[in-house]
Amino acid sequence: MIYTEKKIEKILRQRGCKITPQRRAILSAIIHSREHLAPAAIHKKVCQEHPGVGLVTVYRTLEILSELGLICEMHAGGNCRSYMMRRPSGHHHHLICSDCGTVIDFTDCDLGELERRLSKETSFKINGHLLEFLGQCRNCCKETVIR
Amino acid sequence: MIYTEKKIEKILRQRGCKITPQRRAILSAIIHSREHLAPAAIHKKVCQEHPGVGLVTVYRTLEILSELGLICEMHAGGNCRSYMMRRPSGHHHHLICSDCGTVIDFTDCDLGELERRLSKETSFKINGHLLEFLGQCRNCCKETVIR
DNA sequence: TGCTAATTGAAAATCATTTTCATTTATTGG
DNA sequence: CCAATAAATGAAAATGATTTTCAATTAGCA
Repeated sequence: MIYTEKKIEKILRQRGCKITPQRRAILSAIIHSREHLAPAAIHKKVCQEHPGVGLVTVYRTLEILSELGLICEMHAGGNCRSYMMRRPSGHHHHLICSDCGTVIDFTDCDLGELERRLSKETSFKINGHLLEFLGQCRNCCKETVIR
Repeated sequence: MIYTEKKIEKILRQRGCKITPQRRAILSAIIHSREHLAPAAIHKKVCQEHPGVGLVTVYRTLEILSELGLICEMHAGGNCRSYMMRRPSGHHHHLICSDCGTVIDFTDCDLGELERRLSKETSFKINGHLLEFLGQCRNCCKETVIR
């Protein structure tokens, strides 16, 4: 686990956010779960320890954490989204220009749901994945147009 | 384009569905678009040519098409899902067992939204992608446990 | 400690989606 | 071509998730 509660609180403070008991509780619930959780599920977890925390507050906190890139949001089947802590060291992916070879890294791939589904359908124990996008970078696009 | 209107209508008939003008219109709207479209967007498109078609009918038709695997559903940012024709020849991906080398193919990867975002953020023109999951197949899982 | 802007919870509002139900229609067999 | 009927339709209501509003509370700084 990369981000500790302390570190996250520091980041929140730097952004001008206040550290309230509600936010601590929400943060803790997310940090101590390895799964993607829907807002309602997070709310339920939080309420077990801290009854009275409003679902609205959960939504608001998730929005801030997501904005700061501390948690990642994913949209799965059904209607609702879910969130989990981002694991910075986890993995990253590439966007590669097939003309000039430029490589850009990105980290958020939102493949959790697909992974889970594949795992279920195939009985595979999935350890990781490789994802690469191929295309033309801005410069190479221009050149193609000009010619 | 792999599925023509005619082919799809045949598939629908085989499943016991009636071919109504509304369904034709909805199908046509999806077939002639290359983008992922949200139900509301599809409804709007349909209404340009065939005013009076209900949004409910759009939802119902999408459900059937999705069930039959003719269109693929994806969940993107915001609240809503979007759909586009499935392109069977488009691409497929692999799930690979890193112990015995077994490879399982799958086709639906739901990367459209990520692709669009990356493209926007990086000004890349994205042509394709490669996606591979790595793990252990059912058999190799068992062996690991036994040892 | 007191001030102030940020935060909170409740309720209402919004938005996407689903359900209900009475009416209409595509298809099938005569 | 016509009648029978199961499927499909649209309008309205219901549902469920998410967002907004607003008055009351509170964290964190001076």
